[in-house]
Amino acid sequence: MNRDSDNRAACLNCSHSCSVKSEIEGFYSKAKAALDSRSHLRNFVGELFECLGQMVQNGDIQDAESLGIALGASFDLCISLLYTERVANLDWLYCQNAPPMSFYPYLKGCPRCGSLDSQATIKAHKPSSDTIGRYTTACLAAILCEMCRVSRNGFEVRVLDASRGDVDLLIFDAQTLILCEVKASPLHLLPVCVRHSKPLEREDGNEKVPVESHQGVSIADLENIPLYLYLVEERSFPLRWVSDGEKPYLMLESGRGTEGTCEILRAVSNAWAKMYAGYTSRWKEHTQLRWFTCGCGGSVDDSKNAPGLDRTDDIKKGVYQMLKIAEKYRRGCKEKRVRVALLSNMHPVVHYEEYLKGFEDALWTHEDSIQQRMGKMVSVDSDDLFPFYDMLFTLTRSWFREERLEQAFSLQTLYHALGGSR
DNA sequence: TTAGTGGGCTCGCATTGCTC
DNA sequence: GAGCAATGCGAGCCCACTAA
Repeated sequence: MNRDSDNRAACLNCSHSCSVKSEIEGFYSKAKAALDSRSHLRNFVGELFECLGQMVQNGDIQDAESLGIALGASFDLCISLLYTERVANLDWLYCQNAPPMSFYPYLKGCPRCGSLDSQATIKAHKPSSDTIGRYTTACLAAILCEMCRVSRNGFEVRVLDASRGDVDLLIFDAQTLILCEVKASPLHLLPVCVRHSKPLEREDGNEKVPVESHQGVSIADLENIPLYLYLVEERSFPLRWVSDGEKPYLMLESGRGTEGTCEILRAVSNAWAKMYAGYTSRWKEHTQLRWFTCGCGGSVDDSKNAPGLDRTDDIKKGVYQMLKIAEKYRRGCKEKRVRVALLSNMHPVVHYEEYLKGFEDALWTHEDSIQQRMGKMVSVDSDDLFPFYDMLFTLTRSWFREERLEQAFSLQTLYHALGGSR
């Protein structure tokens, strides 16, 4: 994307000299177009959206809600691909079941059997927290960017990739600048796996004995052996190394171009939909899938690593962040062009009612904005009343405080843009 | 009684900004 | 420019509470 040809962020073109203008200029100049880096992610998300269009048009996706589930699955597929950047030779998990396979797991459980017996100790290969934050922001930005392109809503997406700062993402058009906080976390991670032609053996004195299941093993020569992305229920998708930059990376070998990618997306979406239903029902449904999901609890993954925006700490931090940037930048903009939004891959399924519902129609102001008091009545200019957030945008469900934002970013709009008729 | 859940807290890591 | 403190973030541990 050629930055020079882009629209300027809305509030930077105004004639006022607000106190926050120079800081917003700073955000804008530091931000990268969402697709400036990671061109393979850009291309892959583009292919996924082509597939989503096909799935909408042939009836695999029948409404906006189902589209949200396919988008949630797409996010996790993209994150899983970025996680493959960290794959290394040590601490794979060997599973003896036929066919014997080894996995590079992200949870403390076997990606094929689910929960492990308590004796097994396996290293989970989750990247460090700052890396996860970069990955989730990059994936969400790439998906949002494609949403804007397909929906033709006129908005542009920029990423602030520094790990420090109050704002993670900018979304803007000629009228409005949306300052965004991203708090995202996957529901299901697809690990890398290798298939073994025969059960692994190890030296025990002078004889060879089978390697026990769920033991840690090393896998040599990763560049020259077939690697796969593993999906539950014995599905796996071949990966290939790509060397078009500084460091080789893994991408899906889709085989038949977009059609191959669509098959993968259909399989991942189907599995993801069951996990989402399981999570939403608090595992009264699809119980057997629980141990394959992030934040599943027990010894596999801490229950607080909940997907999307469902970690209570994140909701609290996120809402405070909204207040902070709204108080400073939304209030500081004289032309009232700044908005604030909390972004995630998945809405807080479990905690929305208790933690967020009460803010749906809430407004706040400052004491010194009160113009007149008449007994218990006070009058405040509506420009001085602020919502807790203008948009709580997630791929599965969103909440908007303005019709214009809803028109631009709702699942319903995207569903119609992809050819849906409901 | 036990397993699951959520709050409070610390830790490690990365980055930024200040001081010398 | 080096060293250090402050900050932001996610992971993970401990503990109290609760429901089965």
